Amino acid sequence: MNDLEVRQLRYFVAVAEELHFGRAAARLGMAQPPLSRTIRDLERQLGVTLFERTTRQVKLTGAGEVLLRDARTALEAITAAAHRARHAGSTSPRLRIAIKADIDGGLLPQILDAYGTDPAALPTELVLGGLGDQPKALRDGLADVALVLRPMDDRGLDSESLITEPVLVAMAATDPLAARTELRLADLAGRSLPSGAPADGGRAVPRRPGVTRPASNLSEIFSLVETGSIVFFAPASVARRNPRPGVAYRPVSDLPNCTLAIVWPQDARSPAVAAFVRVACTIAATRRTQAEPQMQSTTA
Amino acid sequence: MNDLEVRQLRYFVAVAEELHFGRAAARLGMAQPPLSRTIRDLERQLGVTLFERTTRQVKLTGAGEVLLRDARTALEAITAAAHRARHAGSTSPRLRIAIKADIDGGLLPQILDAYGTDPAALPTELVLGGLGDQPKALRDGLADVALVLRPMDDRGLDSESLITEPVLVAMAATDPLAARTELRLADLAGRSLPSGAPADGGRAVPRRPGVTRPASNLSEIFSLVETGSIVFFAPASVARRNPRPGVAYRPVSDLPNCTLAIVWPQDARSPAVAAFVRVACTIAATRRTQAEPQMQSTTA
DNA sequence: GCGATTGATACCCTGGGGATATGAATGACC
DNA sequence: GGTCATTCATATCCCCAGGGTATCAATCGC
Repeated sequence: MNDLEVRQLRYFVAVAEELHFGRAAARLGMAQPPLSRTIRDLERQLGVTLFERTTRQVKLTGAGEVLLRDARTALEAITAAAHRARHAGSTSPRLRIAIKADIDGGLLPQILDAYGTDPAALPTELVLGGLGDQPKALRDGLADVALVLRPMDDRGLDSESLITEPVLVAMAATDPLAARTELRLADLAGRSLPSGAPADGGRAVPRRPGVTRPASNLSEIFSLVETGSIVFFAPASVARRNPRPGVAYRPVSDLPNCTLAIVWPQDARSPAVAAFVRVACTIAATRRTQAEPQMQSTTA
Repeated sequence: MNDLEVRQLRYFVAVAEELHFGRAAARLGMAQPPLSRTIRDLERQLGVTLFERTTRQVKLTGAGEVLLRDARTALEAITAAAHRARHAGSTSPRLRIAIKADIDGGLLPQILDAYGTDPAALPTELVLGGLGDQPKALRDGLADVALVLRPMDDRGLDSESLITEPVLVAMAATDPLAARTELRLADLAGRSLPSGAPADGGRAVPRRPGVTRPASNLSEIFSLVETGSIVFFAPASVARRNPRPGVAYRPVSDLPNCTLAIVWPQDARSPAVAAFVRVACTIAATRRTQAEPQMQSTTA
């Protein structure tokens, strides 16, 4: 009945991911025997076998899969505890806002301005990138609030939708398809997508290796788009803010709209976070009411 | 940058709860000096002071409060991982349903019957009590799904409302207030509530010590109600199923309705859980449509 | 059947977590 | 204000658990 410890979970996750004791040990920077022993002890302790192992292959049992999932979230919770405590103890508390560059729909400047006047406000700090996984940055305690595109993995998080907009496809202006005014997903079947994490709202689009090195920022992606190497899905606001001569944006009729949402850890109690969320929702609401006539005049 | 370990968090939580190193050490079954040293090391490791301590008093700093909250959820996640893995490895997998006795609104038998016929169903097992905190039982991995009254602490959990019903107050038939047909909360100001965890849907009602020993089950509570020692709030279905000569149920006009909800861990992926939720929602829906005419005929 | 690969076992050794003894600071009380 | 009790911190020792090296054993490819 002794409880699990972080070391055991870390080791278990490593083995579960590598499915190979030697490689897992290498990744952990240790020798293989103590790793094997730790896993064995873990299994004894839980009274459960986690891996079916022969000398030639290692694979997870059902219980192992359950533990893998839970172990990951538990480890996230632990690292989040450390990060948040560290941050809370720092002499200059700040509100850390995680965004993926350029997906904020142009809302962020207004939000920041308005937030600055709020009595509960803290100085803000933008957390860029964060491995492209803002929800994880929140779960790991590296940020206090995030702007992300739905759908996303919202386990442990609360969120509020801000604005919804259509998704356009960006393609080379010279692409034959660019001659058409409207496309369907099927038309794009042959085109490759960025091999990095694309700013497409996390939508699960079939992806195939088109470029060797993952492109991580919009400029890289756009240069690939211009050369016709790839196509790329972007929310309308991103398209509007990135007009480029060689790039054509076209609506895709059967692609659902994407939604920009503000997200924060479910158990956040900080008034600074609450104030930021409130401000963001207000700004988005005014934007929405303004946007409708604008949209019409733009499309007209 | 070494990561936190469970031992450190356990110790920290103990000290944070006791606000006294000696007592915390006793609770942990260890001597005080190593505890002090562990906390000191933890603070060094995080680069944050967690307690303001003099020889006469210990109190949490801001960072300490942040860590306390996060540490609790992290520890819950760890114990949940252990429990779920143990359960998943057991030879007879079961769906563990956490309920507080008698608050299921009479739905449970039907749900269990219908669930039994579902192809994805597992044998079921009722987890009673669970310290009266079903959400915690879910978070700790002691149950797979729960029936609880809203509002409740839903951090990390998903839920679906089943039925909503009014809350009645149960009082001694001899109570002068029982002569009235309808009451307001203010009328009950002088009455005491059960000192145990009351089945009032977790509503934060002011409570004062009326009885020495906490009453944990309905029969105990009802005998106290009959003697006029306490009053007690119960959903209408509980009242309907517990008619007792010495007890009068009266509506309370300014008490909001309570909602029975089905709850499960947010990251549950088990088809058995999904099937149970689906079945429960269906049963509740049919009950709702049946109930409305019934309710009218009952009140008429 | 032989060698290569890979997980398990045997054994040693060091560091860290725990205990005891003691110091130091604060508040209570006369 | 001096004394005592309380309580957290420091000093020191000890032991075991976690890690390393060497080796075995089993499986697969040829």
